[in-house]
Order: sequence, then C-alpha cells, then structure tokens
Amino acid sequence: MFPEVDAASPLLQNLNPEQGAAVTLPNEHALILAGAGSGKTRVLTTRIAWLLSTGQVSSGGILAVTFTNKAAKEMMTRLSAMLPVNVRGMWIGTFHGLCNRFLRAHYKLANLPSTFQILDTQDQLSAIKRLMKQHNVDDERFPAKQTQWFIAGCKEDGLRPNMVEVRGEEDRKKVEIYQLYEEQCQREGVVDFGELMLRSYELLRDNDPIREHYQRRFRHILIDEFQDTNKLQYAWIKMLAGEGSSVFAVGDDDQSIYAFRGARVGNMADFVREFHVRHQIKLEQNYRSHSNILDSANELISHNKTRLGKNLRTDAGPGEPVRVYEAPTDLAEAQWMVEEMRHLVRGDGPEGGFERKEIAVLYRSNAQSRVIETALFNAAVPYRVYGGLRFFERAEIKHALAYLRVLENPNDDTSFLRIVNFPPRGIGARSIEQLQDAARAAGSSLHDAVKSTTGKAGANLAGFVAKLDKLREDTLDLTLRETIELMLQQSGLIEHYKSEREGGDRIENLEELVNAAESFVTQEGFGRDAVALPVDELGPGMLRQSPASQGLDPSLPEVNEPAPDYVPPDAETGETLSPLAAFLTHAALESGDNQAQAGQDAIQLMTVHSAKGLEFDCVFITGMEEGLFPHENSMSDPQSLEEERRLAYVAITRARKRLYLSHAQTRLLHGQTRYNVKSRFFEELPEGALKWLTPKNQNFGGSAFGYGSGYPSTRPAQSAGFSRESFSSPPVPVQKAEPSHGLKGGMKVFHTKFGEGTVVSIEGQNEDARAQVNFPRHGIKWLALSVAKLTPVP
DNA sequence: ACAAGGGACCTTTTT
DNA sequence: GGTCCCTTGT
Repeated sequence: MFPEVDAASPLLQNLNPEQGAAVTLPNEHALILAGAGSGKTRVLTTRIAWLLSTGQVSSGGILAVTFTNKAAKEMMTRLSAMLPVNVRGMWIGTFHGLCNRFLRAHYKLANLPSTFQILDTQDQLSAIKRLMKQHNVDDERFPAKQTQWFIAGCKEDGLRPNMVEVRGEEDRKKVEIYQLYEEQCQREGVVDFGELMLRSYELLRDNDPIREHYQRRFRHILIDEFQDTNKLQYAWIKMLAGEGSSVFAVGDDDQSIYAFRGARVGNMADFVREFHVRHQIKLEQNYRSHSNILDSANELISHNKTRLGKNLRTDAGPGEPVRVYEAPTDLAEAQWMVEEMRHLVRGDGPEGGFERKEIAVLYRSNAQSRVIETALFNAAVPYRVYGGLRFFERAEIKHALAYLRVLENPNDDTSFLRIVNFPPRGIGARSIEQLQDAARAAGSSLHDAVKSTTGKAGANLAGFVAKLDKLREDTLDLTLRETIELMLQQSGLIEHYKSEREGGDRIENLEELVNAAESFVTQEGFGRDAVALPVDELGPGMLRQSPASQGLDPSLPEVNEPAPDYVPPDAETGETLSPLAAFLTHAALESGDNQAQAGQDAIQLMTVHSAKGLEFDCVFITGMEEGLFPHENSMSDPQSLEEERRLAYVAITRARKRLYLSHAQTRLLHGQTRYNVKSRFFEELPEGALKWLTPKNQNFGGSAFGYGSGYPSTRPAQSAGFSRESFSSPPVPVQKAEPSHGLKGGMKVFHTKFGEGTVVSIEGQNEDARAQVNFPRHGIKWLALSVAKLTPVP
C-alpha cells in the first residue's frame, strides 16, 4: 500500500537515473555527493515532494536545513510549485533561522527572555570592545577582532568557557573574556549567531522530553551543503536524528570553501561512519557547462589529495575552449575585459549576443574589484558589485534599529550605547563612563542606571531616557509602520541627516526601512522565523495533517503517525512576538539584499566565494596569479592550498558556455606595485581545453611603471582588430629588449622594508628576474622581482 | 563635545 | 589606495 509510486511518478519524470535513485531512497540515512551543476536543489526538493506525496511523512515531519536564506526560499518556492502544501508552516530554513524558531518556542527552558534579540557580527564586535575596555584588557595583546574570532570559534566547536582547553596565560585570559562576554549577553538578553546554534543544541542535549519530542517528530532530516557544516551543526543534527529518523545529506567535498569559518568537510566521512550510511549516491551528470570547461575543472581538482572522488560529465559537447589571457598590468587586464565584454554583448562574435547579467567577473578578494569597476565605469558599461554592505548593515539603518531595539528591550546596552549620543545630544565620553560605572556598581543595565546619575551629565541622560520611555509608551498601540515613523521623527535621526551634506541617501534608506517593515507585515506574513509556534503546530493537528482542512489538494495522503505523548510546556502558551520584535529578528537573521538595482541588466562582479551556487553563460576569472589566487596566506599550508584549488574549481564550474582566465604581470595592490607570476593552477589545467589569447610565455616591452603615477582614465583601448575566433587582439606589442619590470641599473627604487636604494644589476627574465639593490641602511641585497615590492623613485 | 586629520590595517562570508 | 580608529585641535 506504500509507497504509492503512481501518485508520485510525475515528480520523477525528468530525473536521470542517479537523481531518481536519490529521490526514492528508502527511509534510511543517505549521503548524496552532488557535483556542481548536477541538480542538487532539484533532488532535495523532489525528495521532499516524493516523501509527502507517497504518504511516507506529513509536512510536519520534515526538517530541511540550508545555510542561506536564499537557498531556503528557493527550496520553498520549488516545493510549493510541485505540491499543494503549506510550506510556510514547514520546518524549512537556515540553521540559524530554525534555531531561532526553536528558541522562541522554548525561550523559558533556554533561559532567555521572550524578547531576546540577535547580535550580528558588528554588534558582537562592539559588545566585545566595550567589555574589554570595561575590564581594562590590553587591546594590544588581545585585539578585539581576534577575541571575537576566538569566541565564535569556540561556539562553532560547541565549547563553553569552562570547556576550553587552557594552555598558558594567554589562553586563560581569552577564556576569561569569553566568560565575561557570556555573562554580559545573558544580562542584556541578547544572543549572537553562534549562541543561537549552541543554545539550541544544549537544550536538545540536556532536556530529554524536548529532544525525544523533536526526534519523534522529524522523521526526515534533509541537509543542504553538508560539506559546509561545522562541528556544532553536525552535533545538532545528531541530536535531532532519533531512532526512526532518516538523515539525507547532500554535499560536495570539492566545493568546500569555508574551512576558515569553521566548516568541517570531515563531517561527511564522520556522517558515513557514525550513521552507518549504506546509501551513497554520486550525481556526476552536469547540466550546466560544456566539456572543455568541465574537463578543466575535473583536471584541476584531481590535483587535490583529500577527496572523496567524483568526476563530472556532460552531454553538451566540447563547446568553446577556455580562453587564457595575460596582461602586462591589472589595468590592461580590466580594459581588455571590458573590450571583450562589449563584443560579447553586441554579439558580433560566433556566439549570439549575451545579456550583461549573464556575464560575471570573479576575483579572489574584494580589493581587486576597484580597477575593474574603474574600467567599466569609464566605458559606461552598467555593472553591479555583490558583497559589501547590505541593507540592514548600513549605519543609519543600524541606528534606527538600535532605537527600536531599546524600545523593545531597554536592557540592550549595545543598542543603548549606539544611540545614547546619536544624533549628538551633549552626552560625551565622560558622562557615558560615569554611567557605565554606576551600572556596574548596581549590576544593572545602562538604561536602569541612569536614575542614579547626578549633575549635568545626569540631567542629559535622564532627558534621553525619558524621551525613550515616552516613545515606548506612545508606540504601544501603533502599527509597526507608525512605530517606525514616530521613532524616526522623535529620535532626531531624520533631522540630523537632513542637516548633513551627504545625508540624502541615508534618509532614503530610512524611508526604505519603513517600506521594508510594511512588506514584512503584509507579504511575509510577518516572520515565519520570528513567531513562536502556535500550539497546533506541535500538537496532533499538525502531526495528523489533514490536507483538506488546510484547503489543500485532498490527494495528498493522510499519514498515520503516532500522536505525540508530550507537548513541550513552552509551546502550550501559543505566545507570539510583537510585530516589532519579529521585525527586529528578521532584520538580524536576514541582512537584506545586497543592492537595489537587482533587475537591471548589468555585468555581475563578485568574489569567487559569493559566486558559489550561481551560474552564468560567460565567466571571467581574473587575477589568476601566485599570491592572489592562490592567496599568499594559503600557499604554505597544503590544506589551505587545497581549499584554494577547490575555490578555483568552484569558479570554473560557474560558467555555462564561455570561460576566460586572466592574469596580470604587475598589479597595484595596497598602493604598491607588485610583480606577480601566473598562478600554478594554469599548470594543472588540460592544455587541450585551453586557448592562449596571448603567447604562453611572453615578455612585455615597455615600462611596467608607465601608469604608476595614477590611472589615466582615457587610456586607449588596446583591442582594435577583432578576429573571428576570439575578440581580442594581442595586447601591447612586444617591443624588444627592455625587460618587463622596467628596472635599469642605477635606478633609484623604494622597498617597503629596506627603504630607498639603488639598483646595481639585474638578472633573469620574467618570473625569474632578480635585482641587486644597494640600500644605504641595509647593504646590498638580491631581490626576486616577482616577490619584492620595488617602486621606482623619480 | 565634537570635527578634522594622521596612522595602522588590509583574504575569503553567512547567519 | 581606502577604511577605521585614535589623537589632536578648537
């Protein structure tokens, strides 16, 4: 009688055999190795749809976890297109979003106030700085950034202060700060991102009825991007997986690029071992790229030693070769690219015209985007840069949110400090110090300590708090929109930015905040993630889903699941958050879209990291140079070098039809000209799939310093002639004798470490070039020009 | 109290 | 080169 394959067969129609096998696996733990472009999201969503439509589980019995809000949304959208199911009520979301939901439902058991707010990375850093100042921690020896990294790292490993191994004085101090930080957060009723995970995990671990309840409830746990899970997330999954649950983990070890933030690829192997996984399926059929691109990716990644092993294949045919370009400078690289793009967009090549939004420029680090932006800007080509500040991270928005947070929770000292003198109202550092002393003495929040302050400073502070308290009262009966509007007026934010010269954009953003709140309340049905679970969602009503009663397609089968014998106490109240609190949570968990002009047809610029999961017809990977890609900080350690290689693999597999790899001989970085050798990754690509647009080992004539004094914005584009095969003409003509570094004996040069010196002699060519330089203070040195930072001094 | 200027810093990023 | 943070000057 089960599974009802007939009912589900339309779902399976367009799947290849491996995908179909993955979707219809029995109710046991499974690991799906899903290569780039192999239809991973499709398999995940179809698996859920298949489980539901064959009556193996009700929608309440599914837990599906992703890393990003975008991925979670995508999953819900696709799922609701496949089945008439209420995805909003389902437990589909990000790790942090779901943990938030869980903690909201059980805030008492988790020892949190019902109004707890979430600290983002910025908030966390300022909280740590404040704490360190208060306890006179030497910020030379313990930089706040490093402390933040330490605390986040501990939490990712599931370690509370008392569990951290202490080896030496340094460690002891760090742990002490960690301890103090925890106490501060608890006092203020705030949690950071790591805390959302850790506290959820601990509640599951320590509370048997709760754990057993959720274990019984979630029959199927599906994890996306499993290679990116950290130690704590893996432990959390283990807690939730009970006797009868099946964990369906989907991931790609070759795309693991987040080790630096705690991701453990090893979780995949651990999962297979600890869960006794019997079903492993590889999805190797790629539906994205032509084979020259895929062969390049396969060949490159085969140089990694630690792999589970996987080879992508395609039916799409070889397609075009991967084009490789070498430029004399980063500026020339950018200009060549812009010229190439113009042809691509116009479509005067063998391929038809490409849309601009189907062309992406990828780079290893954000600093590289500037030259490219300059070139695009000068050529009047529309472009869009990903990354950077997002909406809810902008200063003016953070200020506005801080006002709202203090309304919601007066004990939130981080927010209080952010706004106590913003806009300026005569409360300076001295007053704030006094207030902090008073608060510490009384063991209270800053807000509550105000009443015990005296004098002129006290009067100012009292005035501020009175204003806040009045605003809180006045907004009690208002809608979210009205609350925000009143706050914007009363806080003086609008007025302050009006008087500022550059304040126009900021005011626009603040107005946009009102819109964001409005659409949050209406469209978003205000905050799936932020609302505590209504009791029926945990009760029998949810577990014995009755599709008809929800207005759903009655063909979804009834599921016979045991009614829960236990309902968690917290959930009984059916308590929900105020719209304001819900909105604040939303703001913290979903930092908002990157940029406004999303719909525009523009060239896409982003780091390789942010390109993960995306695909484009045409991809330029720029700055393929030693020290940049692979990054210099990752070159010495074999492990991180492998991660760099995976990063390159991710970059290559973004391209559907056309791929360019480029590098420059010299590059202006941090205000210094650097001589870079082309990336070792070029040697790891199949020669047959490549097409060198520039001679493979050429030597550029002319001075590399020709542009050193500043970027001439109107440098003539190099590409005049355009051949049918490739749009590019050879770059700067090879002129002859003068070597690429442009150094000559007798020249005065500047070195960052050794200062000014005189070139004595030069030896070797290109990457081997070395110069003998006489430094008055350090003597005569031999310097490898590909490494040393030498700038000519006029 | 606050604005303007000097100096160190500088992978990758989501939540 | 650009940003953030701290110091200095009014």
